[in-house]
Amino acid sequence: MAYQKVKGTNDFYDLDSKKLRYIEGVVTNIIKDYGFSEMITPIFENTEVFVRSVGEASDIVTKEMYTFLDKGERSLTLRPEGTAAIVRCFVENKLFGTPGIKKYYYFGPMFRYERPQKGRFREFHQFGAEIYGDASPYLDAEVILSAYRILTELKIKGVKLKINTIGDFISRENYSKALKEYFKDKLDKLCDDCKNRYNKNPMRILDCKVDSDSDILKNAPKIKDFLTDEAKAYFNTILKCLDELKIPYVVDSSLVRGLDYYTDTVFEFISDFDGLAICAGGRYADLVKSFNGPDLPGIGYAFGVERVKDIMEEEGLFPNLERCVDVVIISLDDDSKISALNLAYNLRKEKLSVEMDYKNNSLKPQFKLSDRVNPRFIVIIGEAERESGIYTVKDTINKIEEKVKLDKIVSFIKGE
RNA sequence: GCGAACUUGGUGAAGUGGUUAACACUCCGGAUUGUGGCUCCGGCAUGCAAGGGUUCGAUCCCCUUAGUUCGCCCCA
Repeated sequence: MAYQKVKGTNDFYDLDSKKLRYIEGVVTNIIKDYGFSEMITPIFENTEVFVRSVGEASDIVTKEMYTFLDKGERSLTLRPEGTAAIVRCFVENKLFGTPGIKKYYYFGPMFRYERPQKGRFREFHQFGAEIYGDASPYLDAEVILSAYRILTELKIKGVKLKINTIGDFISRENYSKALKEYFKDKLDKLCDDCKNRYNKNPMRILDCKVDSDSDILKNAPKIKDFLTDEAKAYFNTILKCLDELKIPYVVDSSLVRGLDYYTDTVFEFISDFDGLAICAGGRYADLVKSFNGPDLPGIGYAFGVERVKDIMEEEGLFPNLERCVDVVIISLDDDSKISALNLAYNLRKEKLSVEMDYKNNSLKPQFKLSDRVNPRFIVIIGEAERESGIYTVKDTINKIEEKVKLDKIVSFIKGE
């Protein structure tokens, strides 16, 4: 009781750590097929990196970051999301210098100071994928497709793809103006947060959960009426791709997302299980430029790994991840322990998983150990075995016991 | 940041304003057994999240703090 983990953090051990690594394995294998390579960036960055990208006025930056001063009085922040660091790395290392589009993925812990609850922790893991270099609706479609593929590969059911476009620069300028005009004389009917949103980013009002049922929101102007022809055509091409590939989706015109860097396409995969987004992303036309890089568009998404794990547990989607022990060696006196050690060493060199007892010389506790790990074979070494060089090997499935010469044990256990 | 419920041993948990805090499992010690996953005997919370208060007396009532879980907000 003396020490406990920090609020909102988790220990992963035994089966939980295996589940996390299982998800990582499946997901990274798929994304590599799509041509992504891994980017490993620091867990912390200069605070400015996140302020610049995520948005000065965003909730993440204003109240959710783990920000601290190091001994050199530098303001550093534990990364609250993945994209900012990827962009920083991309620009800093001039990865735009070689031709072609660039695809990177990351997997690791993120930190946000929030009240922990279902599917949300202060330290949590994200898997994310990012592409820089092209603005093409086919690329948008492929990015969404890759996320969809990950979901299907993980066998996760009951996920809804919501998609929207918040338009290009001109579309959003016009729409923003129209929203301000529309809400101007209705401000007193909105919640306090929305009054703030009115000034900072009126599009956020549409994302408000408090006012979502009111007619004011339902009758508000829709972004789709303000899209430029280019933005409209772009979005329609994406939808056409999804239609052709028979990817189910719903266009949700209220979907605007909380991070400031998004432009044009935004999407979320929502789980029916808990109503939470397990994956979300979108396009960001100006992010690279805002890091003093070239004018290169980007697009990407992130998965909440713990949320994926929750759903997979709920739906029973994990394969058996228990360790499978091939052999338990029972040894009946001190000299036999040495023989057991030696045999274990040689069996493990053959990639066999071996357990033995280091303490007991009697049979019973060693059989107990054996029961717990449920091995395929049990080898018994006692005085008689040591002297004859012929060990007793029990096959626990066929329930037979055989005498096997020491030098034949490996081939016997490996099934000849 | 706001709100609600909860916090009893290694684990799951029962329980009460008043002498020894049920029960089960695990575990530990022992008996028996060169072939087990049994059986038998014995042991295992001086303490009921931490601190303070009310009371003759509190694990049980009150307050504070911490944590857990779940909502709101926001988000992956």
